[in-house]
Amino acid sequence: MIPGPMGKQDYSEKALEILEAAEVRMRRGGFDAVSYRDLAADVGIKSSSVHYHFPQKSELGRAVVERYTDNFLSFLGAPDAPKNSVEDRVRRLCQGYQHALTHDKVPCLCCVLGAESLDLPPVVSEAVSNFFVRLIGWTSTALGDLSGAEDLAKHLISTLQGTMVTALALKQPQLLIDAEPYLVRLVRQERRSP
Amino acid sequence: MIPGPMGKQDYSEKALEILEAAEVRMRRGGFDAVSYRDLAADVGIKSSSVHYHFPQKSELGRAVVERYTDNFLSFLGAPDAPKNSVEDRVRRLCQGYQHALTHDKVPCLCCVLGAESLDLPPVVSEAVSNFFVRLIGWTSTALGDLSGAEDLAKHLISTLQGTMVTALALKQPQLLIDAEPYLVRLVRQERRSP
DNA sequence: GTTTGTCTAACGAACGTTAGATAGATGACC
DNA sequence: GGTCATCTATCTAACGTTCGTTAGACAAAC
Repeated sequence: MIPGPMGKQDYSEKALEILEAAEVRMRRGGFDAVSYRDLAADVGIKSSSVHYHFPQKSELGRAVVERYTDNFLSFLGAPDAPKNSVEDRVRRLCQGYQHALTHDKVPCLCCVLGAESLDLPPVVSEAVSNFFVRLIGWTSTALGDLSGAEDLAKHLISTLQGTMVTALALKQPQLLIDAEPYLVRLVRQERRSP
Repeated sequence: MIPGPMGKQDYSEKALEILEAAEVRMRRGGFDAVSYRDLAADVGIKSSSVHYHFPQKSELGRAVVERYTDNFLSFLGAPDAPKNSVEDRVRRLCQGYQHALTHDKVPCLCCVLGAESLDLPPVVSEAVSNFFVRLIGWTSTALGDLSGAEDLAKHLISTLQGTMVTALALKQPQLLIDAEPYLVRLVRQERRSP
């Protein structure tokens, strides 16, 4: 069984509300910043009822990360759509990160969870790892025919992740905008001289 | 009063033990992953005795971050030592990050705390912000005469921060080694054509 | 005698989790 | 159509654990 968008479960409406609330809290403060009582208040039920939808917190965490991964990749679109140039795709990737911070007002989920990987329940840290694997896969494909595309993809993702942390800590969301030309230029010249 | 290495307090031996233990735990799992009871067990006293050295947890957090900042900058050395080239200094910066992950086996402190900035006690998030300000200052100076040195410094720091998160989540510490040539090359060409 | 550092003991709060009751909807069988 | 059983989703109530924090006693050092 291959995990991914195909494995998307059909959550009930209330379960989706819970996932959404949990994502916001998790992106703000990490895995331990989410409590069943807070989630219950967020969606208007009692904490024991939240356990009805997600019995274990670790499974709730995994569900949040997998849903986030699907949504993020869905936002990016196809990595090999012919109508888009390589530079279009890199810019789209940057937009994904910019959107997370400036629109949602909270950092990328896996930016937060990735940093505390060592302390997460294994099932959650595996989901986080899978986020990066899939995102690097998307980027690698988006870069097209290019030797060392995967290494470059890892570098691009890493840069965006870190820029988000710095932008957050310094309260300078502009940093994520400034990063775009650096990355576009890097990709451009890697394609010229591989 | 200007904060920084000059403000270094003279902690007792036991207080230093506590700071060290707290740093390791904080780097592994974030601010909330540190408990007074765990710290007490780490250094062989009771939790109430830890409160004798650091009455409030937020102040303990601030102390840990400030000590970490001083140590990190101390490791980097002078940013304008004439015997070192600009590229030497960039490599030294990369080594600082590599050392954190491969030697200490835990990520950079401010990589973890920066990601959860929104949920930290203000006194701690200010200390984290100050870490980045000082580190960017060091890097900016290290880059020497160069228009846009500060922007480039922010970009370098951000890249290293993010590479650490990705390296951690994917369990590929090699990523931090691979990042070095990217950064050295970027600096080299920015100095050629500013 | 004051200071320094540790201890025991306890406080109220928050945590994840569970058991069991309850109400409403759904569907099967006569 | 009416009855009964099951399923769904919530509730109240509570369990034991951990948390940061505090009060106050105690011993050694200065």
